[in-house]
Amino acid sequence: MTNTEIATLLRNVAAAYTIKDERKFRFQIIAYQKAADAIENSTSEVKDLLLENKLELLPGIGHSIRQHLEELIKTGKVKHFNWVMDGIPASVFPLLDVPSFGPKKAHKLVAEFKLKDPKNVISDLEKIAKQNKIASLEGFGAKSQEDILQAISEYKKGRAKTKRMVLPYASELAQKVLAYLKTSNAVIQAHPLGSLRRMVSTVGDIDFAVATNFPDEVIKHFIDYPYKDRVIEQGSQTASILISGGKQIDLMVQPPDAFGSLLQHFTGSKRHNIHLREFALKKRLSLSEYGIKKAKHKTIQKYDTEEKFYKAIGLAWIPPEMREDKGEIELAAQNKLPKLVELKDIMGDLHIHSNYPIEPSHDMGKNTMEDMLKKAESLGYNYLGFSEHNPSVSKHTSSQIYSILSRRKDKIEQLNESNKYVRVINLLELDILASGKVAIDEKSLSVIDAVIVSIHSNFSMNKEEMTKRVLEGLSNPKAKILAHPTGRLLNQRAGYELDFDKIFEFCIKNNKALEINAWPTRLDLPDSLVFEAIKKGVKFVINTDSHSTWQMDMMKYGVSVARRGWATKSDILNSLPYNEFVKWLKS
DNA sequence: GCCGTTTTCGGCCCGACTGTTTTCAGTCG
Repeated sequence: MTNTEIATLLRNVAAAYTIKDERKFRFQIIAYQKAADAIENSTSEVKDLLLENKLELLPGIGHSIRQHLEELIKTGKVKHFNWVMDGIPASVFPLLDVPSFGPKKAHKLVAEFKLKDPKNVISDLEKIAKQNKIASLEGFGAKSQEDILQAISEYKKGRAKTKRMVLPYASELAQKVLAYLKTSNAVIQAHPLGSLRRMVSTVGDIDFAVATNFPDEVIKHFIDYPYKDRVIEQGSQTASILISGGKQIDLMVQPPDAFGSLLQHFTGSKRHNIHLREFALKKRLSLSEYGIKKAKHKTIQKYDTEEKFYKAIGLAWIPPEMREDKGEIELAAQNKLPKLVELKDIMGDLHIHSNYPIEPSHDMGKNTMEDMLKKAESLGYNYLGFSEHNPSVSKHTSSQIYSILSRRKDKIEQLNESNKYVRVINLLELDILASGKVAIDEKSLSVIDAVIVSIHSNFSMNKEEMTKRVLEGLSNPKAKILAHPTGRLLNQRAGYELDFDKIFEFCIKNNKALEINAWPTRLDLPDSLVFEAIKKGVKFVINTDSHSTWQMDMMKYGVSVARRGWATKSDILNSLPYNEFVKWLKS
């Protein structure tokens, strides 16, 4: 069973508890949801964690749930879960994926109309709604029947599972909406928040906070957005619209003197906020988007900035990328937050594909080396590493490869003589073949300063084989960086499986670095693994993998991954000055 | 059911919005 499947199962147990007796099982419900979150966010498979006796290290997994999961892995079922779910038709659970359907509503409809087929329950319910049978039900009415049809129709179009947006796409969309929002005079300040502000690798909804003294006017302006499909809801503080493509935009407003608490609230994450509020409660403080209430006092203290809001709880301001409830609140309380790496710390980009005729087996760059260098200069870099793919092995003899790379070496030396500002480094992106061998021989490698190794073929090997393959490739003395370590492509394919404990250990021992590939559909190594690696002391290089000059601007997305992994400047090797970087490269 | 720099027992975030109600239940973030 995959982690996703286990998380779904735990959420279904929580739903079953909710149906049985929400009040009585209130805390079990929260516990199971929290456990589901933990497993979904885990970088290791439950099966492996059980074997290593580490499952209870996940936050929210204690003795009971660990035992249940052990039973699940061993026997494929859990007696206790069956007991909780006893009497609840299986057809309740698929309905939970439909927007606006929770456990109570799903169960009531399934029970009332005896919907027994989990596979067709959604279409069956749609038919019943169309036959006008729901409106007369107690607790329902004509409007809710209509809403159910709307929700099912949008679900079928894919709203619920619409692919999350990659960051630049979400960013661009947010900028369009932001520009529109600002056309209202009532808007004093407006910011995109939520997962976009935290720079999560993919974004679902887009959230906005607006500071205004005229909330009604701002809400009205927002729901009049010309590209909206429909208004989901609209109140005095918040509103939500759906725009074409099934994307949801949420808005919250506050007066300027309470804008700080709104920024904090709407940036999230949900888990960070819950933990923050629990932390504050111990100090007899109650937090909300309105501000802070002291125990026994009815008045709310307002905060116009986030810094003041966090300070009032006794905390240092926490960078949005860290707000994922991974221990940042405790560190902020001790004023021990790490100073995260910043874009301006980056001194060079080492994964650059020019159009130099290297005759590779994979894609070439579109611009000349000179163009790429000019771009590097404009970005203020001190060095740039060319790392085109190795010459195709099937189309060349090894002596042909040697002469191609020798000519390229001469070219790079010329560039270094003619270019004053940016030092050029002679690298290569080198395939690790299925056997673990690298694609070109030692003689050809002798004309290269160092190589970035990566996997571009035979993705379907199992975890053990793939780990062995990568470690063997990385063992080559010239290999210093492992590029896009998981091979994932967001919204397209999962990465191959690797034993990252082993990879991390190997890198530390042998002075190798992992890449954070900044290309927005890669963002690879993923932030959760960067977090684990940084804790252990693995070093990183942040690269754009650019095939055109404009792509070199994507560096900021790689930096955001590093920041989400709590990397400081000293964890990132390409923040080093040229001499020190090259010293590492050749070590 | 989980958890601990006030606790191994006694807590567990906080509020908005909608539809169906006549004070609230359900869902969402």
